[in-house]
Amino acid sequence: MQISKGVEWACHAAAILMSLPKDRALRADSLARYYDLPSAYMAKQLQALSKAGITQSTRGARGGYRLAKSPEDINLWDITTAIEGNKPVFRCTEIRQNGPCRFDKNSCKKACPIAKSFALAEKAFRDTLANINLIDIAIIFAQDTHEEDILKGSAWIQKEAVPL
Amino acid sequence: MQISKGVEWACHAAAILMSLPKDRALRADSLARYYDLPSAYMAKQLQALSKAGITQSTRGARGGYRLAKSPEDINLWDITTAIEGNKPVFRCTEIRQNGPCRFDKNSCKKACPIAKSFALAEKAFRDTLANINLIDIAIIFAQDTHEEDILKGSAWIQKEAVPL
DNA sequence: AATATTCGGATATTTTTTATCCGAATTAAA
DNA sequence: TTTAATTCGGATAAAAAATATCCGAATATT
Repeated sequence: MQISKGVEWACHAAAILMSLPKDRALRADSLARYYDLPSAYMAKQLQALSKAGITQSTRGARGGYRLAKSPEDINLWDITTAIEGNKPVFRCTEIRQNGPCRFDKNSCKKACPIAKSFALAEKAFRDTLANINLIDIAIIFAQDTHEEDILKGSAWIQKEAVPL
Repeated sequence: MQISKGVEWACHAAAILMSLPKDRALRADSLARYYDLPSAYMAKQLQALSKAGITQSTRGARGGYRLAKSPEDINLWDITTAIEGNKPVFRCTEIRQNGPCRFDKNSCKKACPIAKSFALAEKAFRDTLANINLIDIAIIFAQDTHEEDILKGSAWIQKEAVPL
């Protein structure tokens, strides 16, 4: 039961894009180099973000990525599902309907209590992530990070940023 | 991000063991046949439950499994970790420490805000499951299931049960 | 001694995750 | 109009994890 690395990368990429001026974009390659990540695979995650409407991409020369909406409207659950899809974590295979004591169809109208319980847990997980947006991340980040590190980061982003 | 099938099977197996009289056990093979599941793989899950102290096994002729503690002291998180271990779902690979803007060690003393957020979500997930025990499952099951199906199930279990 | 059963490790198969590559589409600039 | 730069989408490959089976050792009963 592991979340794919792509989700971690996508969250960081979205966080990086926050400190990008409104009229600029960052190439997929720049975003990969920022944390020294495999560029081809990072590119795939960014494409998924665009498909989900989280980033907005410009193709061609001087193309790149930027956030498609304001950071407070992008939460961590959005990013997670953009990368992972949103299949349920617990897959109920309805084994109740097999074996010598299998239920008749009428008894299976209600969801299995075990599946129900996991669905509840998943909702708690989902709601927690849905309540944390990029601004929240930025605030914690600003509190926890030395100012020199913050400045170094945004300077690098400025340098790499592509004017539209 | 999927929970393995073994967790589903283990939860059902534990639920089945609830309706077993105190002085009886059920063989791994019986538990597998109850829902028509691959017997060798089900056996693995049961071994994991024993290792975690959820079931108690007796080896040898007339051996089998039964619950090691009372059902209200066995919750769904116990069963989940017995099968899956409890590695965190979100693996923070500390990519902050790589690339041209990598943090110096001092800035990394605090956990990454993204990792923190996922840890919070995982806690919500965990706490939900930890609050649901086998008795809760039995109650919902009893409410949702036709009495004839319940009786059919416990009769089969009686028949298969091994006297200690 | 014979039989029945769990335990633990080894191994095989399938699925998912991780990663790369390339051609097509698109855009800006020369 | 051509060239260069870039994202997009699909194909493919490699690595890791989940799923599944098997077998010998340990253990208990008859």
